[in-house]
Amino acid sequence: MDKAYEHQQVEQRLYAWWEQCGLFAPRPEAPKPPFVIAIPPPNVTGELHLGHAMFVTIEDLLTRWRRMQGYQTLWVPGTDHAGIATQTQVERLLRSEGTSRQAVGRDEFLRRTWDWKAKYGGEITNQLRRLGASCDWPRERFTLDAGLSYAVHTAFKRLYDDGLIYRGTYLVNWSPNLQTAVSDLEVEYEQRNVSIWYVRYPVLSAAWSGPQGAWGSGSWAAGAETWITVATTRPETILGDTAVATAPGDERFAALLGCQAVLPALGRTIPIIADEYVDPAFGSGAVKITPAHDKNDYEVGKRHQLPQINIMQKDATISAAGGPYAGLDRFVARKAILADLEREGLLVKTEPHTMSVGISQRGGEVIEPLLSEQWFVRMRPLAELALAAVREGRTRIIPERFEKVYYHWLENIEDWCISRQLWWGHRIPVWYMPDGTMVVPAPNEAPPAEATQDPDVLDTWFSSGLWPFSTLGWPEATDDMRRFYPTSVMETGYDIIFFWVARMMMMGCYLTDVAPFHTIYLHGLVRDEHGRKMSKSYGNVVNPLTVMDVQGTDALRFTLATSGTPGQDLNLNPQRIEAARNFCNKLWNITRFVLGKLGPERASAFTLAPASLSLADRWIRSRYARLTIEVERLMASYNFGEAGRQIQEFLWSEFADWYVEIAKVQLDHASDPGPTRAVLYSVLEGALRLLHPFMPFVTEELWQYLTGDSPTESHYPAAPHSIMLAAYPVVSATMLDELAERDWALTQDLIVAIRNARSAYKVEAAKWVTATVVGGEHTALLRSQAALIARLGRVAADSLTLVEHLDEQPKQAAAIVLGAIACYLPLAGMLDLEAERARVAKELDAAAADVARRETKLANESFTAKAPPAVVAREREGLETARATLARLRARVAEL
RNA sequence: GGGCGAUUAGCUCAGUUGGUUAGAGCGCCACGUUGACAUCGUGGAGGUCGGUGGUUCGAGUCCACUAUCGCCCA
Repeated sequence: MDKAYEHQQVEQRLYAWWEQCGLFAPRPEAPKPPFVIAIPPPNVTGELHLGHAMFVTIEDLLTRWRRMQGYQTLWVPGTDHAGIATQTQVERLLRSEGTSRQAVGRDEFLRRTWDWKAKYGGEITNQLRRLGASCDWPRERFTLDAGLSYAVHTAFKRLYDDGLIYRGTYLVNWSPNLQTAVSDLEVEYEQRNVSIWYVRYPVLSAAWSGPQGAWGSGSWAAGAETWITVATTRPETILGDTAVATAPGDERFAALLGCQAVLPALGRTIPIIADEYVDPAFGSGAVKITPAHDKNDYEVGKRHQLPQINIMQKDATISAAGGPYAGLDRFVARKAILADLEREGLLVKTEPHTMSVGISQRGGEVIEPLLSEQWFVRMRPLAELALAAVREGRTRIIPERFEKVYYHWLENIEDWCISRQLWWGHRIPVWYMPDGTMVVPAPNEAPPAEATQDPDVLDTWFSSGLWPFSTLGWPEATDDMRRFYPTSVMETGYDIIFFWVARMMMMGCYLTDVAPFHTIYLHGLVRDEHGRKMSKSYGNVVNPLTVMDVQGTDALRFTLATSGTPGQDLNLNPQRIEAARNFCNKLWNITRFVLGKLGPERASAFTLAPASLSLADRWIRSRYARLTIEVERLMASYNFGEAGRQIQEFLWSEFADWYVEIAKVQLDHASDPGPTRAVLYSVLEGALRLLHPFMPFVTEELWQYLTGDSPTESHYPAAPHSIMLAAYPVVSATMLDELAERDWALTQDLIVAIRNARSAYKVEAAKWVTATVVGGEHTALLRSQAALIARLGRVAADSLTLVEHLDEQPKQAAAIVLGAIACYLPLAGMLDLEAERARVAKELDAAAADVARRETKLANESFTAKAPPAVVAREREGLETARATLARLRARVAEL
């Protein structure tokens, strides 16, 4: 074995071997039921980032853990076609070639996109492999595969036939850059400082029958006597106004109700109406109503049967309905209109204003509410099913607090616009006859020859919503559907709880009559070490591949798994990754040591005879048992981070720091090395298994070294010899040895106290000292541990005296007091009596305070009466020890 | 406007159902002996758990209010 762990020589080799041996596939001989995870499919042409590394770590951890426990595990991998993102990339490519998707046409565009996917699509799966993902590659799926497309068509058809999908002309969120409708979820809102313009519209009256001068002449409104002033942040939409509204009962405008205002620029007359929607305190108290370009106005318009005039085209330029401004971009038109309003004396004033502006999640441009014909899913009935599944506990969300978020969204859900004016995606399975009749054939039916298909595609999330079952073969009743559906855990980031999780719940409950998973585990977002979002503009993006190249996959995985708590955002500190890398090296060297001590025999040679075990042997075995029980509890409650931290703590601070040192002593002294070897082997071997789901590579490599080809405990006896298929450790509470833990703790305390005193007196590290220990009631115990106390405390073996009682205390000695135990280190010549006095006095103060605090507590009757007896007993015991310490220290002070 | 989360040692974070003197890693200080490991070892310094009030024998942990930061929804 090398002197240090070199992950480069291990990871890819082991992964290839695992895959070759078919260890990722579900094993029919597994004794426990299936455990299934559907991967959150990454964008097929995207890049792996730390968010991916996070989900891979947790899902692989779950899968490996359950597999070792004997569950029939299946982790289904796959990728998503990511309509908008991918199409945007290919369009950019075409642009760089001096062409466009419109120029090359739909068929050619799709061909180019498939090429693009072929070129970059393998990247993600390679990266998943690098992360150690134990998913079943032969079952890999892509959302645009034939099978999944069939599922999409089937789902559409069923929802359509059931009246849950409809087409209609509604106000939708329009992305002018992407030239497509997007759903409500794809719009983000941003507070922006804008202007609000007050514009007065002339009102027709007996004295004024309408504009005389041309628009822009400066005399358009000449002669008008009555005005109504509106306030707007989007003056260009004036062109689409079909009314002016005021609040009912607003005295200021009572006289104008029912009058006709004249729309600037276009000269159209529009009614002045009253509607509850208007807030009389806002702006001028009167609001222009543009039903085709504002959500609220749309509702007002419907209530008053106002016409809807669309003044904007799909590229956000003004349409013919905009008269003189036709053809101008929306923001250019805004400026032009403002200039003209000014010229005509209609611009009353401008004020700064803060409002939230809808921004395209993808392109960042301002979203336009636009009236257009789109396809929608009626969400209410679906949401009811998804709500019930969680309310009734058929699906559980972890952490629980996200249930509230889930409920709130589903309870207030609006219909989902699913059509996208894109080419890359599932084309809407609807055909139109020449007379306009719609035909929605079943996926296995051919549409009529003379019909033409709807040009739009479905929102990518529509197919993602089917993912847990479409990947298993739905709608066919496949073996996989029967064996593996519903799946077990849906693990993903909380940021896509609406986009994805809720939609899978709705689709799953409706289409398969069962919730698609029993548990939703949501992890937090990965941020940089100062809590900033990873972003290219900050320059704080960490490439997981680079981390894995430098520090190793296990280091990255362990860090991601143990740095935080469920559902909480994680500030990833690079130093922690380094620490995890060091941990790998520590494991490597622990194993190297153990192997060196084992000799040629392996597991088969070791049988543990309890009677032959030393106190320390019993201690470490009990600690291991405690750890195993604790890890089981933590993993089962999804506290992976804490489980991982405890395994590390055990291996480093107990097994390496103490037991390995103990083993050296035992192997030097004992006539039979057997028990020590057996304990070294069994505890390390078990701990590697506990750790495997967190650090798959280093544990496998070491486990192979350690076990050789010895038979090991496994639920899959016929399978290849791999830690992946070894049994996850299980121990019974009878393995706990409380007495050994207590006795060893006492011994350990003494050793630490001796080391501490050595350090305090600046005893050279190389120097072996002399010590006299007064053991009192613990004398027998300490005598039995003399060899360890001597070696680990660096007391010369023949200079360690252990007595039960000492009449006269050594003077020229440093005194250590631990309850009833005292230890004297004669440090002739080194001892500064003055300093020793000060040190003892300080300890005495602390001991006195301790005694006082405990006495007060125990004197409190409500404490002794109400606290659990165990707590009171512990307090009494503590008091006893503290009193003993105090007494000894007092005696010591007197001597000095 | 509604909701959620965070606030613990210089930094990044743990702290299970309230129970001894609040932990880890990194960083810092001192010393380095032991052929598993300097990607290390031994010892040490350092926080009263954002604030106020409450419940309780007992609060970092539960409750109320409050401050700051962040996120989600409208």
